[in-house]
Amino acid sequence: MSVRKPAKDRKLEIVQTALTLAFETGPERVTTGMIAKSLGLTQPAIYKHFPRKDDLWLAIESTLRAQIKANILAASDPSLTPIARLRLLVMGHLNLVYKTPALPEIMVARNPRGMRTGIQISMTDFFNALTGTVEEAQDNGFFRGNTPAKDLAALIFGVIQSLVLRMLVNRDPNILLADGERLLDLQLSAFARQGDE
Amino acid sequence: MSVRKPAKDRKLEIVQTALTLAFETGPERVTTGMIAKSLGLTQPAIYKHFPRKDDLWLAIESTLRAQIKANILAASDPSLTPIARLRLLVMGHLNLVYKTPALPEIMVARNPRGMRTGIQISMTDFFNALTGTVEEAQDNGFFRGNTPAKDLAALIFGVIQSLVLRMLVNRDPNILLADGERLLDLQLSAFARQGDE
DNA sequence: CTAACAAGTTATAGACGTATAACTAATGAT
DNA sequence: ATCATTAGTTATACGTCTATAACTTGTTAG
Repeated sequence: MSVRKPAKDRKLEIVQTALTLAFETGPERVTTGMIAKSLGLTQPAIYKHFPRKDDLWLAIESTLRAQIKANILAASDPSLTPIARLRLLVMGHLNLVYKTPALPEIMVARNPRGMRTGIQISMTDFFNALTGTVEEAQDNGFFRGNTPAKDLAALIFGVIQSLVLRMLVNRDPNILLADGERLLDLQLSAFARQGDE
Repeated sequence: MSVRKPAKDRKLEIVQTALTLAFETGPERVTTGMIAKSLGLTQPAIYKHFPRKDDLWLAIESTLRAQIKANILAASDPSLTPIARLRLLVMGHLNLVYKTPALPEIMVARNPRGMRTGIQISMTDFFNALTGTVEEAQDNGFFRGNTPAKDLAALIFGVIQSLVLRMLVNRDPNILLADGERLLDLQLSAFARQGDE
């Protein structure tokens, strides 16, 4: 028998391992056997902590949703300028994906019965926060033109998605942070009032 | 027994059905049984046309790669302005995703052994074509500033990815065409030399 | 110290998916 | 008209994954 650990710790380990494997092989391919093996346990051991595999995915989901929510909250500090909050929102999310590169794939994954996952709801929340913050920035006269806030938000969101796809293709989360800030600044300055570069 | 068809037609049907199912339930979840059922056939019938399931995915892959390539080619017509070609490239790709909404998920999917699919290579080609066309547009003085072409291409690519994610979340390919042109114009005008709005 | 509980084990049932073998009937070439 | 080929069938083997049952041993409360 391997090292015995308290359920609380082990549950966290299982979630973490599942996330790591999800990035490596794709969320759908992660089996209870793989997780167990990574942890030096036998496959049924997982079921001591999550009675059904779906429960594990629910735990993962709520972990990720909490992090997305925390990022939105951190970027809603009213003492900051709208632009500073926009930056926090985007960079915070990129950091989240950097730490949990399986997130994008889990987001678009279907649960065992092919249904939409709750993470998609959190992403809608994120997008709404982005749109709201863009609106405030517009009210503060930061952006030129009178582009709909939703469209501007969509383009800023595109900065994230562009990087995420590149990350998924070359399997390297580092580009998220390396290029993220530069591209975000570029996108923001393109719409900034005074901004010529 | 159901209607008997020539292999050539049936193969196309199988590929098409697999693509439809891939969008509905996710590429990984598509089974030979599901495809057969959709076509009113029995499961082993699929194997008369594709000796292994992997062969079916290879066929799908080469179909999609051909379409991506065709779009790149269509947008390389030297008689057009760089900006017109940029538009063709982006809108052509959005049209492709509109017609085959399973494409984005297939693109980031792993094949049975967890390897990178050839579609990702085609997407790199697409990105390179985008970057090259942006460079030409810069040489023609269309864009202001001296932003690296790759960064500009990344932001334009973001327009696509932003829409694709929204499509994946609300399962509605219509937004690709409905919002695509507007967002692309917005993005291009934000970097256009004279452009204020 | 001991009993109850918790975290692990081995063994295995059952569902599902890929793939093959052996058979059957429609189609097309001679 | 005949016959080989081809597109389909039924039946089934095999592998993999989820899940459960029954047993074992480490941990902790009293």
